[in-house]
Amino acid sequence: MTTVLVVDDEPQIVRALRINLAARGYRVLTAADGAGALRGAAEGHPDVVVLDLGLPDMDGSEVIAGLRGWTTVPIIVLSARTDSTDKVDALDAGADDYVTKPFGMDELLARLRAAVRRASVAGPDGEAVVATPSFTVDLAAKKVLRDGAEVRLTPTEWGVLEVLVRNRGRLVTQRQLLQEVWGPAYGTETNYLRVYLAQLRHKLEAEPSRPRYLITEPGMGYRFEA
Amino acid sequence: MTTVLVVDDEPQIVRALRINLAARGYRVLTAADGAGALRGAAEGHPDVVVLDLGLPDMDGSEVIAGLRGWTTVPIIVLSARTDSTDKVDALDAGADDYVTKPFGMDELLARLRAAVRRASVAGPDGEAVVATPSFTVDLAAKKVLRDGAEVRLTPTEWGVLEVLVRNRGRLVTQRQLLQEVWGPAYGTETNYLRVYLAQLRHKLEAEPSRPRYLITEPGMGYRFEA
DNA sequence: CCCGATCTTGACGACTCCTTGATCCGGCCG
DNA sequence: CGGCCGGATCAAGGAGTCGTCAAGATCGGG
Repeated sequence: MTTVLVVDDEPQIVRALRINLAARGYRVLTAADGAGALRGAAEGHPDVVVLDLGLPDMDGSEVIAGLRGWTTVPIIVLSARTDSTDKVDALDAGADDYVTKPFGMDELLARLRAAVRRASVAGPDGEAVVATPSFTVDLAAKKVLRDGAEVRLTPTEWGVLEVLVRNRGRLVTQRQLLQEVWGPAYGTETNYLRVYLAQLRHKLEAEPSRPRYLITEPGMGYRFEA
Repeated sequence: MTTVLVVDDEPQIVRALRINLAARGYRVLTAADGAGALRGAAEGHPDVVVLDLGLPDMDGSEVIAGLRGWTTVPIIVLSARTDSTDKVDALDAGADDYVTKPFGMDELLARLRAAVRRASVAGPDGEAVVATPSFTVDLAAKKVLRDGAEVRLTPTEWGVLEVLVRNRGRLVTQRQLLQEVWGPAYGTETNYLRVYLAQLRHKLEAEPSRPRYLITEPGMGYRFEA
């Protein structure tokens, strides 16, 4: 779930944002001043910060600087000041976007989505590593490690393993596996699966003939058990 | 040097941007329509795109979609439309920011700096220099050192190496490599990759026929191992 | 207009990978 | 007890991919 930290000293703005964000499935944290913003960011690990510049205790750029000292979380600045120099200062201080009040909720939400999307694409947020006591699978790097050493997989081997790992814990039918790896025209060539599951077990399992992770469900399909 | 692609069909806007950007040390490319924008992005490898939505030949969101199909370069939309739904559409289509005309040059430049900063910081590390026992790659300076001496790379060689180094440790598919270096129209010309990887290995690897850093993953792609 | 640098294209052997068939194993049911 | 079925294992042929070399094509600068 995406977490948003809303920082504003006007209760009605906080309230409106909280309602709109919560209704769209975001987790919402709030703070009413700069000190609370820094504390909330440190403790709540938000995915994006919506920051009003007119806070009672600190200057807006101070808050931005305080955040930027240790995090690259996207910051969307809200401000009543339409002056160009204010925008420039905030953006150069490290803000990601600047929206002037009064603002349209639709637009703010769209800018928020854009900021979150950007951060998730760029950052290592898609930390897609699945580990077992015997080996680890890194879905993003397309790498498999066993005893610290890299295991070489052929494209088809990787395709089979990837589908199973993405559906870890669940049963994957033979048909589904064939269609996702070999294409929609396949569905009955179960002998392919036997060959490739055997190869994967040889490369990954401690006892290939007694698999602990790449399990056969007779007559149904296969399952990756973590 | 940072490269900006400016897309607008109004010559005076293009001119104003070109002057202001060039004066601040940016390299400026221009295009007057959507087709030119896609071509310019593929050939010029800009670090950021400034895109007017009211182009004569294509809808704005089409241009955004055309870019987003193969690149994550930041896109700043310029538009005369102040309507909220336009902003939402553009941002959700994949734009990074939305500025309404008439705009302040200071503000646009600040937003541009913010977009570029984000993209470069959000990179795999933020570390612009990647070193191996055999050679050193400086992504910011676009230079490669080996035994203290600079290695001369052709533009295409550098393009390939840059993509691999930016994704160090991760596997880069041949399709991704082709599209990022040669443009979105390419994707199957794997012979190019064979030639350029061989050239890079000759220039950088101690034993070109036994690469330690520029690794081939048969059937899948290539990987830079640090 | 020529020249050098760079990019594209083609061809070849070496190697890897996919597919396929044969064989073996274990459980199930008649 | 014996046949049968789905799965596991093994080996080998052919298709496809990769590394390499070299020759054309293209481009930009002098």
